[in-house]
Amino acid sequence: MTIELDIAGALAERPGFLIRRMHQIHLALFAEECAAFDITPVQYSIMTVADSQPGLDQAQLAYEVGVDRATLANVVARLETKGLLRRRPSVSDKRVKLVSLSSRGAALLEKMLLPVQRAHDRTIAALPPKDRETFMALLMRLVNAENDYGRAPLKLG
Amino acid sequence: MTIELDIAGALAERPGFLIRRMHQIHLALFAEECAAFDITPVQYSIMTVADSQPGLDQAQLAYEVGVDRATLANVVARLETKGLLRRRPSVSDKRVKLVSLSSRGAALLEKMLLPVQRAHDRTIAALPPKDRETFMALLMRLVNAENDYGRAPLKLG
DNA sequence: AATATAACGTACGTATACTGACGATATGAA
DNA sequence: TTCATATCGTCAGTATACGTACGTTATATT
Repeated sequence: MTIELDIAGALAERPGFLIRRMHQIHLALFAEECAAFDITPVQYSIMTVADSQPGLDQAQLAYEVGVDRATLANVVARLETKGLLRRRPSVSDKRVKLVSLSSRGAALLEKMLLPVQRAHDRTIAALPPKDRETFMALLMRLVNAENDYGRAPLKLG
Repeated sequence: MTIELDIAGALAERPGFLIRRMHQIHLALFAEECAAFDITPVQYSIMTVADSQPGLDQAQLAYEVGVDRATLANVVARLETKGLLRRRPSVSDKRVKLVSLSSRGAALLEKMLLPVQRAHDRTIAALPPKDRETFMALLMRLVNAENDYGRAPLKLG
């Protein structure tokens, strides 16, 4: 007689599957809270970094936000078209473009503060407060430990 | 004197940001482990469900995998082109196409079993075993609680 | 039986996300 | 100074991911 082993595990018990679903859930919550602004989480993240660290070039900005250069250039171009960001060439290095937030971008950032906060809160709201802290601590630990994965290689080899 | 409050929190302390990074990390680990097969996590998930529940239509399959109908149709079309899946029209309902795994698909699924397992294991490997269980339990709880978000509405309104 | 409603698959548009390649520019070592 | 190497921004290609809309087909209501 044979015992049927579920070696791979059910879909809903795999870390990767659950993380993808969580990502989708957060995107939906963010979209719901920020529907009035037509801004995505990544766009908001870029604007945040452009605000706190004005004048970064695109590669540095990509590293801070955690996307590759090509993706960042796409998103930044969209935000520039909307008048929320500005790009200007560097004088000391003709390769780079320095990114900074426009006044319209800064104003939008302020208006979005609370909705964004709500989206993040709702993402983990189903857990009791104590478990939320635990979850966030573990999440930070994981991301910090494997931070080099899933990001465009900054150094070519 | 003023105390500067970091109201929104640093990027790396927001659930949504960390979840997006975790997703990227898992995608990278999966790609690394499964480089020989040219299959993505979502493609693998679809093949898994097509294997365990053969003959589902695309909408049901989309629900099981956790993507919307349009996305699923895209991925399934690619897998069909590769000869890993088959679609056949239903006789009882002319609207639907029933999806099932081909023998080549089943064989590939077997070959990928261990690499996929490794990718999932590595995704949470940075945590000590006890914390892994905690993390997975909290993750499952969150996804189950908000499972209706981030998925194409199955019922039109 | 006629009609409204709903579900299926699909197409289009948009956004993230990454790889690989490219020309332009900077910087290191010979 | 020359030359190899590295980095910057960009482009092309591919893959998820979703909203919306559409025609086709089922089902429920009247």
